[in-house]
Amino acid sequence: MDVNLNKRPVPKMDAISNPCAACSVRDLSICRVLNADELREIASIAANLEYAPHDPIIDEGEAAEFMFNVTSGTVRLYKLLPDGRRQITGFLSNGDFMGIALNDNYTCSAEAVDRVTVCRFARNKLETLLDKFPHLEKRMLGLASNELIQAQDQMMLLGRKTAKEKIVTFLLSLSRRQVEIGGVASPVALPMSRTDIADYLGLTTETVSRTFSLLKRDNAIRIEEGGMVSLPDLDALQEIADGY
Amino acid sequence: MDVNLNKRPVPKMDAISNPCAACSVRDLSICRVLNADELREIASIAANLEYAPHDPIIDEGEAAEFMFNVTSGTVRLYKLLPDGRRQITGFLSNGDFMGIALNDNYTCSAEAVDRVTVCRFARNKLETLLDKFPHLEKRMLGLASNELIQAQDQMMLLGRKTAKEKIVTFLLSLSRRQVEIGGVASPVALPMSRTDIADYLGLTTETVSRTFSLLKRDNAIRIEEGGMVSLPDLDALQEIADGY
DNA sequence: AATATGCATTGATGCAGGTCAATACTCGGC
DNA sequence: GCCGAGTATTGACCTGCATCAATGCATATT
Repeated sequence: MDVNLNKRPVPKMDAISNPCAACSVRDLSICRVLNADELREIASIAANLEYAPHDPIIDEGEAAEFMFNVTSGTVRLYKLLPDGRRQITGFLSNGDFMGIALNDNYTCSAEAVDRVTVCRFARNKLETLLDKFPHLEKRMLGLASNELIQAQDQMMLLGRKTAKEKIVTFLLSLSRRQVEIGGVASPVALPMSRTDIADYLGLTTETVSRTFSLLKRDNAIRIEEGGMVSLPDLDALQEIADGY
Repeated sequence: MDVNLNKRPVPKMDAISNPCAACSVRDLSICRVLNADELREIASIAANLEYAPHDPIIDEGEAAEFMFNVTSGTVRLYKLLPDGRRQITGFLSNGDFMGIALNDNYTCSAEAVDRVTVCRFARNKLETLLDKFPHLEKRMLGLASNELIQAQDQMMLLGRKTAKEKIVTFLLSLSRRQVEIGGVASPVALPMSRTDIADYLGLTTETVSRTFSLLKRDNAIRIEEGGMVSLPDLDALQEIADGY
């Protein structure tokens, strides 16, 4: 028990009786559309879990028993070929929902990139809630639609963009995501390794590294301390990303 | 008026009072989950349209006013870069729904590959029906989930597979699709051009052509008349597709 | 039959990005 | 401050696919 308890601000009653109402990523997540009563109900089926860097979260092929909301940290979703080639299909962070794209089994594996916290739901219980709250199902469909749009963009990137265009597109998408979750457009944090970036963009670590060096040399990006990357001219970068 | 009307078989009452009930792709489409009354209702907001080969169906960026069910033929969905590079994000056929992945505007263009017929819905009217029929919304979410799974596979293909693996994966997916819509696994029809295939797989026409020739030489595929491609050993092809 | 038009195939050559290998960071542990 | 392990960078070289350029082969037109 924390001896300093009485020095901290008293939590609102809400945070005890209705933990989801106090959730810091609620407005980013599927839960945005739920009212106080509904939040209490979803809280009753949610478990808060934590993963250390590199911990596996789900394995492709396993029975898809759970769905997740990422509440902090970064998760990588990926698929493997038998010989070990890896394609990362997405990075998830604050408020992202994991588990729309599944049938009976998971179709991707997921691992923690850094320290990750999630909100885990038994799938059958969450699906019961979806039936009960049509607006939650509608919200889910909206998320699925957004994910499909992103997937189409990623296909364009993988199939038709050059290494330079891929890296710049990636940095800009991180930047936009940071803004979405209430942060700044620049500098952007890069929690994932060069290998992760390579496997996301269909490149090798070496090419990722060389392309970063090239962009640094041209002053298109600047590496700050802590590995943050600052993007001095977003419009110029956007032109590169679009292949002009 | 057709003077031979009385020589033709008398249509069932259903086909007149409830055209959607007689739809040949109903069980493949979102409409599978609708009962007779609901089919009548969706019929009242549907328009049947036809497109000639190469006709544009929707343009990326336009206000997303309509959604579509493909009832026959093949549609290509694609995105362009400013310099003309094209990525085909999918081919749609019998029973496929077009319009899950959109926000206010279309995020992809669509064109008829061959002669195409569609069932067109005004988006706002279809969305009203979604609110009214929760099972239809659920069905839509299921379709979105399947599309996301396919998109992940396509990312693996584009980012990590070789030209040969890409072509074989593509042929197998066409084969599986043919089975899904009630046809045979082999031979498969290829309504789209080499250029379309190239832009779908992140290759050039020349590489597609060379790879077909290679597969022919190795007796992994055989070209039949009418451009059908027969796949004599599906298991062997699957191993190639998976990169063994 | 002769010609045109559009797509597919094949060949010769080039290069972006991959591969292999060495070196340089970075950061935690002591 | 020093060491070790993991990660990133850089260099030298190679290759799979792209590019550029003919040629072949249908179907349509006259």
